[in-house]
Amino acid sequence: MQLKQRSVPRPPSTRHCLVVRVLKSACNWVMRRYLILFDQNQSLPWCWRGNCRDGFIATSSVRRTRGLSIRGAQEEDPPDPQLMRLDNMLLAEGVSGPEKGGGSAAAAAAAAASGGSSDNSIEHSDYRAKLTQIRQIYHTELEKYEQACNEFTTHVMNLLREQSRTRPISPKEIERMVGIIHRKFSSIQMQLKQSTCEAVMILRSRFLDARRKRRNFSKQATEILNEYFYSHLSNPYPSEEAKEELAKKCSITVSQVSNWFGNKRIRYKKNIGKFQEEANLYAAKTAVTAAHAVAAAVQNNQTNSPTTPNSGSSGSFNLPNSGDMFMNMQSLNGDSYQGSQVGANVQSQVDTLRHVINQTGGYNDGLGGNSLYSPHNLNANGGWQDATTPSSVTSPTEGPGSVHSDTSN
DNA sequence: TAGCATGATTCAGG
DNA sequence: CCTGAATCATGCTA
Repeated sequence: MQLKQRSVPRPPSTRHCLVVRVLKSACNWVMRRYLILFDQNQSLPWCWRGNCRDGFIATSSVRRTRGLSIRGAQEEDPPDPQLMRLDNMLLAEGVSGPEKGGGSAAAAAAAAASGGSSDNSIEHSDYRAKLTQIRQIYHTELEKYEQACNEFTTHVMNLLREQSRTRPISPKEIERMVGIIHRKFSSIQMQLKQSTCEAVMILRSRFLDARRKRRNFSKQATEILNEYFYSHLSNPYPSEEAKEELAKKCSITVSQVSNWFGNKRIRYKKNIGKFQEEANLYAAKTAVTAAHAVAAAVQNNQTNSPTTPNSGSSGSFNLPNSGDMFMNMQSLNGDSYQGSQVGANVQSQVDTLRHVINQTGGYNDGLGGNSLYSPHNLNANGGWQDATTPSSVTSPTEGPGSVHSDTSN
């Protein structure tokens, strides 16, 4: 009899432990997936580095797992307030329940935190994308756990049925076993929910803390800003309109444009020598642009109506029509822009181009001399000279929607 | 990983 | 309120 009893499959409780171990590792695997999700495109924010990041798995998750392997089945009360909190949060964040299209409170908060303007749509969509990924992982894992729970229950039921041939097993016992299994799985599901909540919280904190999410602007954006800066070197203070235009072109916020110009002015002033090369680079670039514009304008002038005020293809600040260089041009060719708008435009662009070519041809390296963007714009005090004759006033080439150097200073 | 680059923030001054 | 200056925090690269 005893021998026969020993040949009976291992008691369900031992099997439970085995399954729980497997599921424990599954839980950690889920956590790792969340970590990968955060680490995919960029490194983790500072608060995630070091201990915090390790702690994510090493402390909370494992500690909880340890607890449930022994006590979970007996001590858990069905209406768990913790579980309810988790469910509510997941629902509020749009992770569980019907998909909200990312319109969670967190997304709104993220939008509000970064200025509330619409120009953070990139970050917003990024947030939504991450949230969707979390949602997907959550649902996949939840489904897996439910499936595993059902399979395991069926398996245990079969085992008990087999056992019932050798010993009497009451329906109550079967019910109890099923209850234990379900409680085990639900506690594991709770871990999944907790992990998901933590992932959402991390995501929120990342998007709410603007300072920690610094990212370099795109190359194109930097080029646009630099072009403006160097073509307005005598007065690199863009007006609100100009800032808005630049912000739009660069896909950044107006305050980011302001920051950029603030930093640029200071860093330029601090180390003019270092920026000389960059300045000349943009001068050459501007010259090429001007050449193309001149060619286009000449052609346009020949073929089209002469009443079209044209200062460039899209953004007037790309052309040297309102900047430093152009102001110099006008001082040299003070009366050259008399006449029609187009005539003036073409004339000034031709002059600009001529000037640029002359300058680049006779480029004199170093700080002094007559390099194209020599620091002559800075006055003796180290500040920019007053824009008493702002380009917007002197420039005949600017169209109505032109972005031009501001007059605010 | 150190050092530099760069975007953001803070604070004082006008 | 805007700006310059200093500083912080993060990104990038050798």
